[in-house]
Amino acid sequence: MTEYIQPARVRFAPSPTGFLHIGGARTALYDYLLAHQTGGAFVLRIEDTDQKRYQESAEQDIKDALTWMGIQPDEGPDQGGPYAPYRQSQRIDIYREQAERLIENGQAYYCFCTPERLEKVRKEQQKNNQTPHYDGTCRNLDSEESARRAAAGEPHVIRFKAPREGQTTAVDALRGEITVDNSTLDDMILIKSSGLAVYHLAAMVDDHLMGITHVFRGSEWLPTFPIHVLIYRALGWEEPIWVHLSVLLKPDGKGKMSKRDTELAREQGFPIFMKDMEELGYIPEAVINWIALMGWSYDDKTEFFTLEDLVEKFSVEKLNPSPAAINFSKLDHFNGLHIRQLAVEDFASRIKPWFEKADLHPEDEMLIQVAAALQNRTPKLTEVVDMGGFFFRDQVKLEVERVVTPKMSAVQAAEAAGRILDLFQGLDEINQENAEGPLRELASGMGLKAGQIFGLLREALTGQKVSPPIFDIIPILGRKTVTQRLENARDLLRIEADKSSG
RNA sequence: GCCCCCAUCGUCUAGGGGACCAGGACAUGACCCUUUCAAGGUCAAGACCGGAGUUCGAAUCUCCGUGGGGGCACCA
Repeated sequence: MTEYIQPARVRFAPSPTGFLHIGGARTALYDYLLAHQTGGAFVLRIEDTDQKRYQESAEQDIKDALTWMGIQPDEGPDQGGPYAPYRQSQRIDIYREQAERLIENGQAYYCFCTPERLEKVRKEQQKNNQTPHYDGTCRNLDSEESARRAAAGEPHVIRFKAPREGQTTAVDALRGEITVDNSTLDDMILIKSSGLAVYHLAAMVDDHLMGITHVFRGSEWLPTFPIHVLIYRALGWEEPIWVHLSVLLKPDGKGKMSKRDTELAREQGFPIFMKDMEELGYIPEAVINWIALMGWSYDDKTEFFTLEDLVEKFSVEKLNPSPAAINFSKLDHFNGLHIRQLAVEDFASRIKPWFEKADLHPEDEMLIQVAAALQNRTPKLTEVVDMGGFFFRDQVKLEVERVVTPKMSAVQAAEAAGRILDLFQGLDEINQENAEGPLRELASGMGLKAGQIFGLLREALTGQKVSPPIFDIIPILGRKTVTQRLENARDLLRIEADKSSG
C-alpha cells in the first residue's frame, strides 16, 4: 500500500455518449480504489459539454454500471456534494469566467475565424504534409479591438495562446517527464462559439475547483497532456498528480476495441459493455478482479482479489504503462473462482433469477441444495439452467440414443433400469454408502461396466448427459421423483426394446 | 506526414545491475483423481524485439533501429 499524505480526491469524468465499457469501468475502479484507500472521495462528474454526441440514456447507464460493480460515488449529480453542480453543462459560467481571466492575462484570445476557413487551412496543411494546426490569424489581433468585436456579438471562440518557443515538460506518474517542443503545440479552442467550454478547459477548471488530487485518464490524452499542464499553469494553479492509463487492446492485441469489434465480441458472447456483463452470466466480483488486473498487478503470485483487497492493496506505482490486450478467457476463469468463493446462500440467490427466467420456480429450501450441487461446476450463471433445470421440471425425458449403444442394447438397458428400481426400493435410504456397491455389482452381474449403469441412471434422472454427481442429485430429488423418473425411463426403454426385437 | 507513448512466454504479468540458464496466472498438452462434466492435483511446452554502448556484470541504465499503440476537431 502506498503512503499518501493526503486523502485523495479522485474523479471519474465520463462523457455521456454511450454505454460504459470495460476501459471506462477500469478507470472508475482505480478512482474508487485510491479514494477509498486514502479515505478521500470518489467523485462522479458528467462531462456533457458536447451537445452533438450527448445521449440521454448514457448517464443512467454509467450510474447503473457503477452500482452493479459496487463502487458508488461519494459525490456526483445524484449524491450532490460541496462542489456541485457535477454536470459540466451546468457550469458554463465558471468556464467562461476562467477563460476571460486567461484573456486578461494575455494567455488566451478571441478568435473570429469561421469553421469553414479553419477547415480550408487544415486541408491545405495536410496536403503539404504539415501537422494541422491553427494558423494564428487571430492570435495577435489587438486585444481591445477583439474584446469589442466579441462584446458586439460577433461569433467567436476563445483560444489558448500556447507558447511558440522553448519546451514544456509535464510529469506523468507512470512515465516520468514528458517533454515536447512548444513549436508542436496548437492553440486549442477553450470555449466554443456556442459558449460551451471544451474538455481542455472544462476538465482543468473542474479538476482544480473540485480539489482533485489525482487524475486518472486514458493515454489518449497524452498528446494533449502538455497543453493541459500549460493551462493549469496559466491559471496559476498547482497541478494534480497525473496518471495516464494504458489503452485496452483487442484480444489479439491488434488495435484498440472499435465499435465494430465491440459488436463482433458481443456476437461471440464477449462482454464489452458493463451492461452486458450480468446478462452474460458474470458476477461483479469477478469482473472487478479481472478488470483490476488489466494494467495493474500486486506481486508475482497473487491474483485473486476482492474489492476490499483491492482497496487495501492498490497502488499507483504498480500500474503498468504499456497497452494490454483484453483476455476474455481469464474473465471466465475469475468468474468461476469467485462463484466458488460465494456462500451457498449467496450463490443460490444469484441463480434464482435465472431459473425464474426459464419459468422454473424453485422453493428456497431446495434451491439451496441445488445451489450446492451446482456451485463448483458453474463457470457462468448463464449455464445453471442447462445444468440444473432438471431439478425443477415436472418430468425429464431420457435420451434413448445416448443410452442404447452398440455396447448396451435396449433390452439390456430396460432390464437394468428395472433392476435399479428394484434395488432402490429395497433400500431404506438411497445414498452413496449403501447404493454404490450394489449398483456396481449389478453392472458386473449383467456384464456391463459401472459407467454404463451410472450413465443410464444419470440419463433417467436428469435427461442429461452431464450433471452433478448422482448421489448429490438423489437426496435433492427425493425418493418419489427418483422412482418416477426411473419408471418412466424403464418404460421408454421397454418400448424401444420391443421395437428392436419386433 | 508530424507529435507522443509503449516493448518479458499466444495473452495478462513479476522483475527496477549480480538472488534469473527469468517467477506466477489464463489458455494449450499429458497424467492423476473419477459414475458424467467440472473442480482439484502433478507435470510439460512456452518469453527478455534487434543492434550498439555504459559496467567486472544488463531483462533491468543510455542511444539508434524495428515493431505496436495513441493523437493531430468549435469530440471527449
